[in-house]
Amino acid sequence: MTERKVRVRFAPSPTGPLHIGGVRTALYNYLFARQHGGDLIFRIEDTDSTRFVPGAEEYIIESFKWLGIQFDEGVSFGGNHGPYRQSERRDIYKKYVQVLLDAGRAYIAFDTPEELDAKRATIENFQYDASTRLQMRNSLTLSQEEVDALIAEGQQYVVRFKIEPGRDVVVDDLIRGKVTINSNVLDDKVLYKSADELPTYHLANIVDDHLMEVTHVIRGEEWLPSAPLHVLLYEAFEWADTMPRFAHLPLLLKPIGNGKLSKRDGDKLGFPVFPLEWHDPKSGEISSGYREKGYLPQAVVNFLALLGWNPGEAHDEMMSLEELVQYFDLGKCSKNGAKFDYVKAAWFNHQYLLQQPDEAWAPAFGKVLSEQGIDATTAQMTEVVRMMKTKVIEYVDGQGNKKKRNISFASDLWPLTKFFFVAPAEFDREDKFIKKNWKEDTANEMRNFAERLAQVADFTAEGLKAEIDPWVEQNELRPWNAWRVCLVGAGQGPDMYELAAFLGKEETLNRMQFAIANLG
RNA sequence: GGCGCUUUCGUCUAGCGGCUAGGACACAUGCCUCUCACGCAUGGAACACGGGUUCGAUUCCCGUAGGCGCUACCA
Repeated sequence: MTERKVRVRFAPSPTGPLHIGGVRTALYNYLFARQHGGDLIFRIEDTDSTRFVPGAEEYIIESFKWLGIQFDEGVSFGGNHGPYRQSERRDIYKKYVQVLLDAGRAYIAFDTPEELDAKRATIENFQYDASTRLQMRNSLTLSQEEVDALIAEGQQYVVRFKIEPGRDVVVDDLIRGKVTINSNVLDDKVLYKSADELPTYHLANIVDDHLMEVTHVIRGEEWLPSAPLHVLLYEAFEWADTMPRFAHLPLLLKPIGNGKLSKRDGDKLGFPVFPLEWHDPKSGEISSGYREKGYLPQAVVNFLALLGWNPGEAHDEMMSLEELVQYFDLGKCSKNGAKFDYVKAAWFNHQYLLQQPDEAWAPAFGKVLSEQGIDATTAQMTEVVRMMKTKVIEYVDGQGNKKKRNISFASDLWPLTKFFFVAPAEFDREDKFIKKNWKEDTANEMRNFAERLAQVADFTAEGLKAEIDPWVEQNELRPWNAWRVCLVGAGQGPDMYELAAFLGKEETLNRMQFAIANLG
């Protein structure tokens, strides 16, 4: 076999928003393609006409655009292996179904869903296979004339794959090694349904991968059990020599408890499971997205790449898309499912947020501020970000515990920066910080301090420091905490000189006066 | 139930027969300090269990237990 150009595909069903697990699968395909100078194909698997959801396809494309994952060909990307939407490939599938039928590797079955249900009810562990197919209504038990007649009168039918019993089928998986399954446990899978003239996933998948010259199938572990069936299909078509290599990725699991990560977990624990916000066209339900939540795409990509794969000691965990392409290795993927750790996801975002220049926060920060009815200039916001971006915010985790974490999103800034824009309206005398730092004679000290501040001509952080530091030392004063009470109203905030400079002389003195009047 | 995959700190993981079992997130403590932080330093924390193979098993093999997946005219 000659060396073929690497070609991989990501092939979602347009049944709703793209799940974060699907994003990771696509990311791994992307990394693998880039690394090998290959192509990444975007195919839409819409063979289940009943589950189609309008808008899903557009949503998926927009998600990848946001994440920076680029496709080389496929739906909306062009290419000469199209069409890339399976619903537009009916004729192709029909032709290949006929190939299997003619070769005696598949047969036509007329059993209705009701009849099958009845079988399942009477026979324990009923499976449509070599042991039972001769008791059913299909082209193996009916004469050619009867079959033709049934089709002619419009009876619905399906085409089933005729599995040869008693064979050990080996799937050579890039991540798991050789996986062997006996064909006895495989059933005669439905390959094609006459009702909508569409194939099922299995047939469409094999035909498309073959025709699109796919060399590697990188997909979730949920497909591992049907991989032997796919191997058998390649053999039946006599395409075994160009059969793609398989790699089945571990699944993404819930952060707490057991089971696969689901949409509900995200809503419950306060992290999104979709890249973009999704508005369900039927129920009107809104599911949160990483983009809207304030995540940077680089952070999402970095975090996701490390869920199930890791470069070992070759590199630290902060990696750009380019570095991921460089270091990614299918053979280094782990085999067991990874619990989704949203605390670490937030940490990644924090890191990328810090890497951004301060002025880059302005759009997101501005949005947060305007929601609070505050109008700030970009210069002001940039200055506030500079002072506050390394602070920590308290939040409540999924189990109701109070926790602290670094500022991870621009939206975290509001509770920590409110005082830059709004003067304290009242003081909580029971507050620990205020109690400790506002004693009986503090009001007098602050009055003196305000008088001294009023004389400062250069009311900048540097100017204040130059004048006030010596004065404080001379008079043996420690006015900062009480001053903080005046300007912030709590034990938080940046360096006091910087804060005062930001507020300006007038506002600073006003706030001090107000505090003196209130706290006495 | 059947079949398959899987099992290292709380979480993500490194390890590919001999290591004080390493890192990251999280957590705790100390230093720094005008508050809260950042930063820096330190610390606690893991090889599921039972048999083999071997001079020697976290590592290889077999069981058991747990976890996950599949078992549709869904993907």
